[in-house]
Amino acid sequence: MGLGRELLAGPVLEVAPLLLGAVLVRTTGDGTVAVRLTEVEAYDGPNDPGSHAYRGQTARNAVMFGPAGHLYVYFTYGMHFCMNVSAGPEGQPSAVLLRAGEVIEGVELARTRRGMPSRDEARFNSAAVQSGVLPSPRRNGRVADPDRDLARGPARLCVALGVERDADGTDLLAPDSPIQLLPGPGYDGEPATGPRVGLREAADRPWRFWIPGDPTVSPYRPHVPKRRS
DNA sequence: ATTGAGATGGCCT
DNA sequence: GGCCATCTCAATT
Repeated sequence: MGLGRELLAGPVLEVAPLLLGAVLVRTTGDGTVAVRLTEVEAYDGPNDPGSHAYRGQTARNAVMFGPAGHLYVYFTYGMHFCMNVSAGPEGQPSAVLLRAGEVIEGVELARTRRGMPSRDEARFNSAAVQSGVLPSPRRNGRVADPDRDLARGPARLCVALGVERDADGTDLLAPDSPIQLLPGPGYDGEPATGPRVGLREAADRPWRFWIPGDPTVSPYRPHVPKRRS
């Protein structure tokens, strides 16, 4: 069972939906944070103009060319990290971008990393809301879940898990690895699919997969060309 | 809820 | 030099 190397070495369009409901566990000196994955995207190397590996191997994308089940971390927009799980057989570059998830362990540490107020402070705020000192945050008429955004979006996911450049290449299947990919609860239903977020190239391919209705799934955003003044 | 601007580093042509 | 697999905040419907 589970997410073995051989399974991950399959076609990336088959691997990507298998990661929905899987769990990524990251342990550092500060503690452990675990995330249940709810949204991913497939990137199919040489067949995919949207893939970092489309134009061949470079120092940055080298992990995608290696064996499956390793973490490909890249830096983008001058300030964000994003992470992928390498897929497909060695020598055939493909990867699954991890876009969002639900923090199921280590919420307090994740909140700290994301610059959110501590739980104690949040509790104080809740008291203030109940006493009428602060307005109640609402979304569609329901009280907002303050932890929903902790790992909602690829850069937030990296922050919540403490994943930066030095995690690039980590083997997610090694028993002693500081970042583990575990089967978790999985997802039995039919995943929702749609175009990938923010891509200029190959914007029509429906290679984004998510758990329908899950509140931690990030909103879709089409590519917007930059304009100069 | 949706939109737009700004911040910012590094990769690739 | 151009282009990002983004996020947050503010202004507006």
